[in-house]
Amino acid sequence: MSRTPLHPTREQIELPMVLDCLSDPIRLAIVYQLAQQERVSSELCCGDFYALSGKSNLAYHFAKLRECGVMQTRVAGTNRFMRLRREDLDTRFPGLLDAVLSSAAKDAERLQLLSECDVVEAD
Amino acid sequence: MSRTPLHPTREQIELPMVLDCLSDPIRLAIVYQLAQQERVSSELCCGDFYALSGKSNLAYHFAKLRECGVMQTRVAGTNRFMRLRREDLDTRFPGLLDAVLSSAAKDAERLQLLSECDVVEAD
DNA sequence: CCCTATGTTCAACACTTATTGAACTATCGA
DNA sequence: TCGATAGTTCAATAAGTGTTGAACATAGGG
Repeated sequence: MSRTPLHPTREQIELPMVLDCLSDPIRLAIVYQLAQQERVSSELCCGDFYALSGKSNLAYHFAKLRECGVMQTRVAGTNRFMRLRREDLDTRFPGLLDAVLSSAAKDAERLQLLSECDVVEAD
Repeated sequence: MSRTPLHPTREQIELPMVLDCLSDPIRLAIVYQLAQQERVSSELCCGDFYALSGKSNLAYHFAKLRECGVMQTRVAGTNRFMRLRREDLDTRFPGLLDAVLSSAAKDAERLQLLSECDVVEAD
């Protein structure tokens, strides 16, 4: 447990690793859900993803997403709050994340992404 | 050998499979090289990629790129001419290919992509 | 017709990956 | 302090991946 997990610096983020991260259906769903949460500027914690898989499997995917620089984890008490590293990704790979997210949105059903109905809409 | 290999239809192209394809450094280099060739509207054949890996390994990656709908192979005599399925990809996943290609171009050295010096520039 | 060039297919291998459940750690609240 | 909650870590497993070399298929040129 303990201290804040390791994250790569912006410059250390590699394109193939990011693409590989996003190519897994569960991780793509996690990223998609984080992206929707971005709009209401709050973070999500592990438990918000139980619909996708079991705890330990999620921890495995979270670790991968962190190591590849796709998301960031902030430890707060017994929770881990996660958010996309959008600014870093957009700087490093302009347009990539948005293209992936909008492509995923188009295929939301086929990809079995949780739709926006469980996300609180802002205004 | 024989008849034209199978390719998925446009609608059968899946986002995770495409991302997975592009996440392998050799396949990314192949796609990058095909994209540069696009500009001079000619095709490339297997032998043009020997710098990346051996024959049989390339055939493996070509098969994957074909199965995932990223590129198309046209049989002509003893050669196989290949090109990106840009129109299909752009329709299915708008902006994705370009974002990947320009991100790759930014990191060309790090990714060990062959630079444009071996590609004929069209003015 | 034979020889060569082009590219695929196959079997084998070492390696990585995703998934599971059980054990563990740490924090919070009663 | 005790118990519940949140999440990680570990070991085991099953399946997939990339790489290699050898064998194969096909077409073209002498």
